[in-house]
Formats: sequence, C-alpha cells, structure tokens
Amino acid sequence: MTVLTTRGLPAADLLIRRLSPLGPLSAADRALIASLPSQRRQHQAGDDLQEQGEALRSPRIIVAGWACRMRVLPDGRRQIFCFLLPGDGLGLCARPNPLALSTTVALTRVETVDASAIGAVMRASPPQHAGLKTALLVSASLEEAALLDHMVRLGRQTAYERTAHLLLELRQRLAAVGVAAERRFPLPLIQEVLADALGLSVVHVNRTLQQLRRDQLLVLRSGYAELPDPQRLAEVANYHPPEPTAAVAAVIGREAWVAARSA
Amino acid sequence: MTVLTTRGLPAADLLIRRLSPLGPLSAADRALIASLPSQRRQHQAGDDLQEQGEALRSPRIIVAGWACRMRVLPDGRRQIFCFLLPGDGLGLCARPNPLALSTTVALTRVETVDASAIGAVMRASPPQHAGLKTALLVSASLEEAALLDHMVRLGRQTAYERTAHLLLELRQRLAAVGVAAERRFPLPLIQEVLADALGLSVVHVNRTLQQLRRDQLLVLRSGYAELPDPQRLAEVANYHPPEPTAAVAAVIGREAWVAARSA
DNA sequence: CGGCCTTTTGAATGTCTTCAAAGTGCGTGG
DNA sequence: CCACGCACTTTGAAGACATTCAAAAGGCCG
Repeated sequence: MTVLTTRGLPAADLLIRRLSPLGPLSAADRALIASLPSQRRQHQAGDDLQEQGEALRSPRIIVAGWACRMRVLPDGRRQIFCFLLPGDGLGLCARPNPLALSTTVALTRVETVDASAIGAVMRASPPQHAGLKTALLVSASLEEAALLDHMVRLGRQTAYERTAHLLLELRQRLAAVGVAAERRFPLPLIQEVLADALGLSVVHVNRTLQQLRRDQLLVLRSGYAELPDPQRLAEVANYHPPEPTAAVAAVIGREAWVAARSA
Repeated sequence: MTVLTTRGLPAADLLIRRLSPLGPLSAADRALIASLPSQRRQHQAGDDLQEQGEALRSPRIIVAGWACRMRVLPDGRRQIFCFLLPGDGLGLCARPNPLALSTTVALTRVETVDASAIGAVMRASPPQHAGLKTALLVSASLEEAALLDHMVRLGRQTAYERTAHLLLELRQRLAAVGVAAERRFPLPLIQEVLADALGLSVVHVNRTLQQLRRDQLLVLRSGYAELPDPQRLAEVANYHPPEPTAAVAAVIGREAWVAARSA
C-alpha cells in the first residue's frame, strides 16, 4: 500500500526511499541516515527557511510540508525556481560555506530535521559512505536537470503544456518518496504559487486548470490532484521522467553502477 | 587598453584574468594554468561539443568563439540555457563521470584547449591548489546564479527587459575576461539564437532590438553590440551584476577570503 | 454570521506569434 | 568584378495567447 501522507513518517524512511534508487547504500549509510536526530523543527507557511545572499544555514531535511526557492523583483513580480518536497534537502551543498543563491520559503507548514551528518558526507568523502555520497550527487544532478526542465517550460512551452508538465514532475517526485499514488497526490498550492512558478498570471492559471479538467486530464479537490490519464498528459506535455538508471550513470558511470549492484 | 579580441590570446591569460578575482591563486595555481597544453582544437559553428545524455567528454576550456547549452523539443522548439564564452569550461564538473544534462553546441567557430589538469583539481582537492579550487567553485556558483537569473527573465520579465538583461549579462561576462570594453563588446549571435535563449519568436526579438535602438540603448553593427547608456539599461532591466566579493564569500566565507588576501 | 482569502467569471486590452513577403548583406563562382 | 544565391533581417497584417481590471462566487475559520 502506498503511503499518502508523510506527517509522522520518520525522516530516515523518507530519505532511504528517496536515495536508495540513486546509489548503492551500504549498511553504514543506512545507519548514518537512521541516526539523524529525530527532533523536528516547525516552520509556519510563509516563513523564510533561507534568505538570499545570506550564508547557507546548517543543512536540514524536509520531512513534511512544501517549500520553494524563489526570487522577487523590486516591483513585486516573483519567480519560483523549484519546489522542495518531503525528503528534499535544505542547504545541502558540495561547496563549503556558500551563500544562498535564492530565497527559500515555506509554502505550507514545514517540518525539518537537522542533517549536519549528511552535509559532512557531502563535503568530505569518507570511504565508508561512498554509496551515500554517490546518491547525494545523483540527487543534486536530478535537481539540476529539473531546473533545466523548468527553463524549457518557461521559455518554450504553452501555459497548458507547462502546467501539465509541472504536475507530472511533482507526481514523479512525490512518488519517489512514497507520497504519491499512481494517479493521486497532495498538491497544497494556491493558484498564485502555481502562477509564480509557471510564469503566468493567476487568472490564466485558473483558466488553464479548468481546461485540463474539461479535457479529463486533471481533478483537483481538497488539496489533492488526480491525473486520470497520466500517459496522455505526458504526451501533451512532452514529459519524460528522469530515468533512475540514467541518473545514477550520470554520476558514477553505468559500468561502475552495474559493478556495484552485482557486488 | 582593453583587448577586444581573444583569438590568439593564450588560454592561460584568459583563465587567469577570469579566475583571479574569484579566489586567491597561488604561484602553483598560475603555473598549473600556464602549463595547460597550448594545442587548440577547432570546432565549426553548429558542431556538437557535447551531446545530452552522453558521458561528459574530457574537460576543455573555450579560448575563442561562443557556444551554448540547450535542449530541443520533439517538434523543433529549442531552449538555450546559457552561453559559453571564451574562458568558460566545458565538462568541468565536480561530480565524477557525470552524464551531460544538456547538449552543447558551437554557435561560432570555437577553439578549445584540453583542461584535464583543471578537471583533476576539481575532483580531488590537492592542498597546493586550494586557491584554484576555490576560484573554480566560485565560478560554478556564478554559473548557477546566472541560470537562476535566466529563469527570472523567462518567467517574469517582458521581452524588452529580458533582452536588455541578457545583453548586460553578456557584457559583464565578456568584461571579466577582457573581451568587452565599457560599452562595446562582440555579439556574434543571429537573432534566431537570441530568440531561443529569450523564449521569444525571431520576429519579436527583431522588434525588441529595434525598440532598444530607438530608445538609444543599443547599437548593433558588424557583430558588435554597443550599449550607449549601460546605467539606464540596467535600470529598465532590473540588472544587478554579480559582486565578485559576494561570489567569493559564497564559497569560502567572507572572513576566510579576507584572511587569504592579507596572508 | 461575518470576514478574509481563494477561485471563478467577464470584458477589454496588450503582448507576442504566425504567416508571408520583401529587403539586405555577404561570400562564391562565373 | 559583377551577378547570383543563400542566410539573415525587416516589415506588415491577422490572430492567438495571456494579462489586466473588476467583480462575483465559494470556502473556511473564528
């Protein structure tokens, strides 16, 4: 059975579910993840999790709720770069002591746990955590690929395609942490947020969502989205899910991965 | 006097000019850069320098010409993510053996030199090249920031603002390698390329450029752009150049940088 | 029940695209 | 050296897509 909510789900389960397809996690890796502090910090919707230009705060993992990275223009226009979902890291960066390149804001109530131990693995390369580091690098790779996808949406897709494409990405990412069923997943975003992510006006997002509903491609209710026909939606949106295999190969090379699996 | 062409300029000069404001380059760092092979590989305009999904080719530095990273949709729509200018690296990545997340194509005739030595510094952390590694990481940081800037352009700026903003970015980056004067710099791009970068149609790019000219903010001729009033242009575009100081602090922390300078 | 935030609707407007064709510049070959 | 061809730029007109403004409807919480 698929878990449809993460609130209350231990951080470790979430992280292991997300990372294990991305690299060969050793027993030591799993132990390190399991030993992450269980104490959760609560953030209210609207809270800044990270201010642009400020030194990166100590690394944390989101265990519940949604956030986003964004930038605001002087006249109030806002662009959302990406959404941060349960299982995603905050301030997990391979660079030492970096400044934040964007502001991170909680979109719902968010719960995070400290992930300094994982940050340490990112910065050093302890041999007993090579698999974990691989998974983290693959994860960073996937994030970067998602940014490029988003740029294609903004620059070269219609409102209808953009919206469909984003919905499929969110479904895919939520599925990777066990928070999405095949067709149904939580979507706790108001239309203004979708608009700022998709580079559209709120009114137009509203009309685009209606069009998707009329076309039997989307059902929205009580904070959940349902995609009755993901296949057809993927076709209209030109959506291609990231292959985990490709993602892994992206960091360690396909041969190395095969070797690691069989070892 | 500002050098207005790089063809013939040694790779080392270009790289040192670009990297020295980004990190404290030691004598060893400069020696390593100076010892890069001088043999240049020629690529014709239109050549693939790197295919999406393919293993990253061995790292090289562009010493002359322009390239871009981009993705193409099945129906031929194309989005350009960023431009690669002289002094920029190809396949310089902190991740080991990664696959390319996008295709890289030469936009003009391009000359590159091998940069395996620099790639090695990126992957390992030889203590005698700590400064160089810092500079490379800062450089990667700036690249990422530029991607985010581009997303803001695509999602939340008008055609006029986008175009102005991109021109200012190009001027700034070319100036960093000594290829741009205060107001004049090479712009070897056809309008179709600008269109694919800016998420606009060719026709609209044409009209937007005309508008900029009518407003006395831009002069284009024989492959060069001139910005008669960069200040005013920056205002209409909401352009904020990346501060080198901020960039350095972004990687090593402000205090560490100050310490390194005075040491 | 009332107030506030969010969604929805309508109408007018504006930005940007598409299609089609003419103009311009430049290199090549006659 | 000129003429031609080709690629790129420019122009016009029509229409599609998206925004803006304004207001009504819906939902949720105190």
